[in-house]
Amino acid sequence: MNIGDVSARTGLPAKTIRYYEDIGLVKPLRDNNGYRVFRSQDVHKLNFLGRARALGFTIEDCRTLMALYEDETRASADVKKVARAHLAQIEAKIADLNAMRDTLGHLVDACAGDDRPDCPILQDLGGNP
Amino acid sequence: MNIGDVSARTGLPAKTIRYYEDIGLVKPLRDNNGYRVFRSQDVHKLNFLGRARALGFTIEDCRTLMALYEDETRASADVKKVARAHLAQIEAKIADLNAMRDTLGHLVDACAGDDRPDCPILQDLGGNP
DNA sequence: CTTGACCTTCCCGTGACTGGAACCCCCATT
DNA sequence: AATGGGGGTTCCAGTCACGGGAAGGTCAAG
Repeated sequence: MNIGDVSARTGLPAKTIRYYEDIGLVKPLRDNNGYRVFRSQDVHKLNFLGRARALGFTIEDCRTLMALYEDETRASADVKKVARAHLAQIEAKIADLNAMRDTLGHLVDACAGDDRPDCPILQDLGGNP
Repeated sequence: MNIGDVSARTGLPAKTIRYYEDIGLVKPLRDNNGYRVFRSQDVHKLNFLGRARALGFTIEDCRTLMALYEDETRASADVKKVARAHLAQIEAKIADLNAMRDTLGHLVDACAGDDRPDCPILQDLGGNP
């Protein structure tokens, strides 16, 4: 299978697939003409990577998770550890964003949004309590 | 005032302040020895930028907001527009992250986290429904 | 034989900084 | 006068996970 087909099948852009090869996440074969040739196991890996990335795992996490996936003797504790660390990061980010949303939401609500210059948003940014 | 003092006063790293000068957000004077000299209005601007960045505004948004801040004839509608667009982005990101958290949370809960290899997290990433 | 859709590599750009090297400046102490 | 330390300066490279685009090779159809 060529990269275009794999892209269609996995939903990953061809650029991304090439990048994943570059950094050693997937190792397709090569045809005589230099084209990449993907086996079904490569497609499977790429789907795995796509799902892991969609859950927000970093590339390095993906590498770790792939290694665990392929290690039949893994301990699920190792997987869970990676996932829980990532979950904690997600939750931290959600908390940050919620704080921003609250502050910004109040400011937006307080702003008249008309053609006059008075603006609580700018007042807040300018340091007015 | 030198950059170290400004850094202490604004909480922004000196590197960041230099970067902000680089991209034209702030224009400190220069002493004979080449040192940057910050006036109180520069410090004020930097505080403004720090607060805007803390609310997650992009640098380009900050540039826009600063311009509005300094424009006495602004319409608050223009400020509100920028803020609302950013708020929408924040909310979209929160929604994404909440979805990730929910999925990942369930998977983590379902994972035994022991020394056996069976792992619902990897099963899900591997494409098992 | 040509067209057009693929494929290849390579290099640059993204956003908002951060780290580090190499060097200058000023003040205080020995 | 030399030295040491704590400022400051510039510039270059790296981050993360790609995306855009150029320049060129390959393949199947008309």
